[in-house]
Amino acid sequence: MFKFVSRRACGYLSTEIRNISTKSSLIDTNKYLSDLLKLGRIDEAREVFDEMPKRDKFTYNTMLTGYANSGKLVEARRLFDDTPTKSAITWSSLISGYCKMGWETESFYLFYEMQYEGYKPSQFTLGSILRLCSIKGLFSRGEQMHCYSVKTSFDMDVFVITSLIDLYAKCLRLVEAEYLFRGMSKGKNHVTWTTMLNGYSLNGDAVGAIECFRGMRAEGIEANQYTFPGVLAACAADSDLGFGAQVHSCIVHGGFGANVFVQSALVDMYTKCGDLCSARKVVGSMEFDDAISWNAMIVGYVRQGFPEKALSLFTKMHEKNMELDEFTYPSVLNSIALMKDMKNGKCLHSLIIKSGFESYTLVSNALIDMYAKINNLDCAFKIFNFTAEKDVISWTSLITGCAHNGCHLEALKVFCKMRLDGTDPDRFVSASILSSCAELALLDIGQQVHANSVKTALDTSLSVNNSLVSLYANCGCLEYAKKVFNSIEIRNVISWTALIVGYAQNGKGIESLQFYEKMVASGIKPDYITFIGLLFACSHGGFIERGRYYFSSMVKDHGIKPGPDHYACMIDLLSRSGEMQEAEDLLNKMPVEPDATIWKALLAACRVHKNIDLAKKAAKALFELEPQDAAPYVLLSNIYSSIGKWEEAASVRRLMKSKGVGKEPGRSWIEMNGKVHAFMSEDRSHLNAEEIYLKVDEMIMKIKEVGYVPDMNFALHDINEENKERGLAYHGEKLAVAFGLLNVSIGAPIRIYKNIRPLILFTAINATWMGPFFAKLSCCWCINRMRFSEYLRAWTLGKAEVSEQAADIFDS
DNA sequence: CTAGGGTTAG
Repeated sequence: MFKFVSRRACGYLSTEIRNISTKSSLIDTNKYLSDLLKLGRIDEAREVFDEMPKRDKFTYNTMLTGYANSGKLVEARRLFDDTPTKSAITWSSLISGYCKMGWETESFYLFYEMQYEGYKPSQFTLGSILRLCSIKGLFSRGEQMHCYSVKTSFDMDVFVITSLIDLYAKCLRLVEAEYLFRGMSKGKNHVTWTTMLNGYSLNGDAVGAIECFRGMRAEGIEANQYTFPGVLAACAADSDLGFGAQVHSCIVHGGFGANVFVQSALVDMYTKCGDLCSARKVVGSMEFDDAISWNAMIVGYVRQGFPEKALSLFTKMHEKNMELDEFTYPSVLNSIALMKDMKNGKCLHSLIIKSGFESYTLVSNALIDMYAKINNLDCAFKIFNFTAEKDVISWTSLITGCAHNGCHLEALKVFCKMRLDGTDPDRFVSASILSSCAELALLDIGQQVHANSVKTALDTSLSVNNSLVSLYANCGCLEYAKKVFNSIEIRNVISWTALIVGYAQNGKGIESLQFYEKMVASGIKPDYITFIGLLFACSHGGFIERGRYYFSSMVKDHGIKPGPDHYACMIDLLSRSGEMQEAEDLLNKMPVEPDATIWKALLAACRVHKNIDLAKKAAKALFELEPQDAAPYVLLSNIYSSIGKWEEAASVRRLMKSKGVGKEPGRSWIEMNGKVHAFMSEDRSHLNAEEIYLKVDEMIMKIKEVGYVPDMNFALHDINEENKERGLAYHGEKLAVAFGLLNVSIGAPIRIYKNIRPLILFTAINATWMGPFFAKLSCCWCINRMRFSEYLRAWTLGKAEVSEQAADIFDS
């Protein structure tokens, strides 16, 4: 059909073309050629061009531009070579085509060749090259071109300056962009304003973008379909619904309400501001069903917590036979992930395969994410392995997916593979891997990621910084945690909570509570997690009154319903403080079934307060909840032995043995120059064992001089006093400390890792006098659930050597 | 005859 029409048109044309004899009819034909090209009818244009008996330089340049603009660079190049009389414009037209396609090598070579052949680049040439630098993020090249424009005085041209502003803004150099923009006292046009506005938006400066929009209107410059999406994005980022609605009215008045770009930006703005109703209205008012706006609507529903609505909107799109694009699936997959709807997930997956969208990286990334979030890591890995063109988001989805399922070591492995694969981490994956490092207390690997983020300027990202606060706090480096926290310009509730939890974990309960008060004073509202940190601080600091106060305040003042974690902290606080009755009452009052953490807290308190009845109850619950956990058996047995009931203690141990529950032997380890040195209780396998034992004896002597009394309650069996004391003295962590004192230089921190409960990492500064140092040992805090074997595997991943002793201990 | 700005995903 199309072919027929085009033939007829050409037949008609060729008679016209044959009549070209005068100069004016050549101009008309050139114009006709240009019009055809503007309509994208390139084949017809080519026939016209071929039939023309006479051509001038305009004819050649027009045809060349036509090829260049439609991406037919081979044809453009051929025509360029055939052009009898070339001019700077001919060169610029060709260069423009190469720049548009993003062919940097070819573009820059042509730019060089043009000058070599004696043609002078114009502001047009510079504009094209600058655009290339902007889309490709070639910052240094762009700076060179800026210098070139200054040298050739093209830096006064509004097109060139606008391109430069765009370049600097896209390369995240907002200050430079602003400088150029401000320097243009006059002559800013609507494109310049729009470029600057979008620059602010892109760089996350929503207020700047809105101010820019105001400035533009004050100068009487009309906004258009390019301007509105930018300012709407800023309203969305700032949740400024009021201003967004005002912009909407400008759009209607300006007659841009029917533009799909503007409409989808409106939908996006309304959904991000939480006004789903207005968003729906915009979608409903549209003349054509535009997939982009529907996508934005689906995203809005997901974001506002209506995944079912998102799914039903998708079903509607499908029923209407709307043309879905690669953005539709990620949004709807998100809703599936939220609902943990495996059945619909699989349906959607097969639909994706059927429609051929699985080859889109964007879609497979979303599939990885969805499968990971519905706790099917196997499928996530499968999709990942089948993804042909992996980008940093593919890796991120898998890494966060592993972390989401608690497989932090797996996350670390994938991260290492990603680095080997040559993919540079961005702020998302850095934040994610830092959280995993924090979870595993892998300080040195975390610090490597930190160093890398400083190098690549990712340390300006809030989520990266929040993860860093957690990492350092979790590894006992409070001073670093505080330093990172102070460096954050705009903190959110997560930044504060990371600090509050971190200080609480490190036994700095008072500071932790002070941070909370500061946070509230600065106008940030606490959330569910903040209260876990607060109550944790209270329970570990023994602040019973404060704890009671916060526990009631979270419901009363902040409307947060306490979850199992809050109850666990409260029961821990009450029982530790000896308020066993109140703890038991709270336990019975809980609306949810108490989980293992709560029972363990109670059991541990029973150990201190020697409450046998409650201990039996707690242990019984734990035997059912976590049958393979040795801890309740050991604790119960220890309670019996602490009150002299040796027979009962032994029977619990027999029960444990008969159930086949094994107690993981306690180990402590320390890293030195890329090696792991591990110690068990009374462990003599280390090469320098003799020296280490001498050091322990020296330590014990010195601290006894300053009043240290070993706490015999914590010895495990009914052995005689002397042996008990010896067992305590040669505890793995004391051996590790002695090793640290012998090998870590004075003033440097000694970091010790432990595998058993309380699962600890503790830090001490290597001081010559060890008194305060041992005081630290007796108040170390539980920070993570890392197991020794996992740690070793992590360490091998970091390509460090594992010491032979450590490996032997591990194998035994 | 050649040049500049925009929406949806982790």
